[in-house]
Amino acid sequence: MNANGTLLKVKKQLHEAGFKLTPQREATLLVLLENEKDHLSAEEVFFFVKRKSPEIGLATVYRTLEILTDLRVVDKVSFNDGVARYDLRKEGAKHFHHHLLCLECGNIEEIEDDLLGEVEAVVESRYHFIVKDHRLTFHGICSNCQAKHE
Amino acid sequence: MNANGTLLKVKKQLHEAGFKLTPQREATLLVLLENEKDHLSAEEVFFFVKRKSPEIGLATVYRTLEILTDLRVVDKVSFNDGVARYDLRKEGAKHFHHHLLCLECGNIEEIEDDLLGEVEAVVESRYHFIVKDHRLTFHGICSNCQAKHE
DNA sequence: GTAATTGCAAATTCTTTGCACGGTC
DNA sequence: GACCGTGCAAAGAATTTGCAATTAC
Repeated sequence: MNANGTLLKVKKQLHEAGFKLTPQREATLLVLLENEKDHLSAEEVFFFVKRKSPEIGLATVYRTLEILTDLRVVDKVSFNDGVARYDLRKEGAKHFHHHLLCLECGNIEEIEDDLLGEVEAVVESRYHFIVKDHRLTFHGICSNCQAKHE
Repeated sequence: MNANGTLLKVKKQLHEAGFKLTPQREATLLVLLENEKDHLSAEEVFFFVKRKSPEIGLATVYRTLEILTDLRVVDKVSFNDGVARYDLRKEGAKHFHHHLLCLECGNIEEIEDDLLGEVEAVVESRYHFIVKDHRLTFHGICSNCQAKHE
C-alpha cells in the first residue's frame, strides 16, 4: 500500500475511533510515513513535524503517538537506549517485523521475513501460551561494519 | 551452577576487571541471585538491597548494575514500560533466554529453549549480519489468564 | 597511602499532566 | 455552545553526575 493509501486508511481509523483529524495529527502521520525506515523517537518526530508546522508542541506529538499506538498504527519499541521509538506497522503484515541492531555503528535495519512461524508453534504447544505478537532483535555486526575491518 | 558458585565467579570477574569488591556490590549481586526469576528494575534492586544494607544509595545500585552489564553478568532489558530491567545471564547459556509477556496480567515468564538456531543461520546468510545475541519476547496470553476465561 | 567507591543532592533526560485558550461541528 | 484538542509550562519519573567523605587493597 502506498503512503497516500495508508494515510487515508489511518484517517478513517482515527475518525471511527472518535478522534478528530487535526492538522497536527496529519503532520505527525506524514512524518512517520516519510521516515518509515527509521525508528524515530518522539523528539525526532517533533523535530521533523516542527519543520512543516513550527507551532506544534512536543506534548501533542506524544499524545498523537500514544493514540496511534493504541490504534495499532505504530508500535512502540525500545532498543535499550532509554528512549521509546515508534515504528509504523506494515500494511497487511501478520506480525511485527524484526530488527538487526549493529553493536558497532548502532544502525537498525528492518527485516520483513516471517521467521518465527515454527518457533511460535513450539511456544504455543510447549508453554500453553497464546502468541499474539513478538519482538525480535538480533544484536551483531552489520555488513558495512564487517567490510570496514577488512 | 549454584548461587554461591556464581557469586564467586562474578567476584573474580570484577577483580580481574580491576574493580573493588565492596559490600555494596556484593549485596547487589546477592539480590540479583535471590531474585533470578524476576526482572527487577534498579529501584526494585535498591529496595531489596536496602533491607540488607540500609545505608546504600540508589546511585550506587545504578552504578553497580552498569558495571555488571558491561561485564555481561546481567542483561539490561526493556519491556516498553519505561524502566530498564536487569536479568542475570544464565551460566553456560550460549544465548540470552526468551520471554513470554502476558498482555493481560503483565507477568513475564522466562523460557530457556534455544529456539533461534536455524533462524539465526538464515539471518546470517541472507543479510550478511553476524549475530552475537538476540532479544526475543512473545506477547500474548499466559496459561493462567486463559484459565480465568473458562 | 591513595585511587576507587560511596552517599547524597542536584542536574539531566524523557514523558506526562494541568489548564486556559482556540477551533469545530 | 459543548467539547475536543492544543501549546505551554510545570510536574513527574528514571537515570546520571559532581563532589566531599570514606574505604578497599
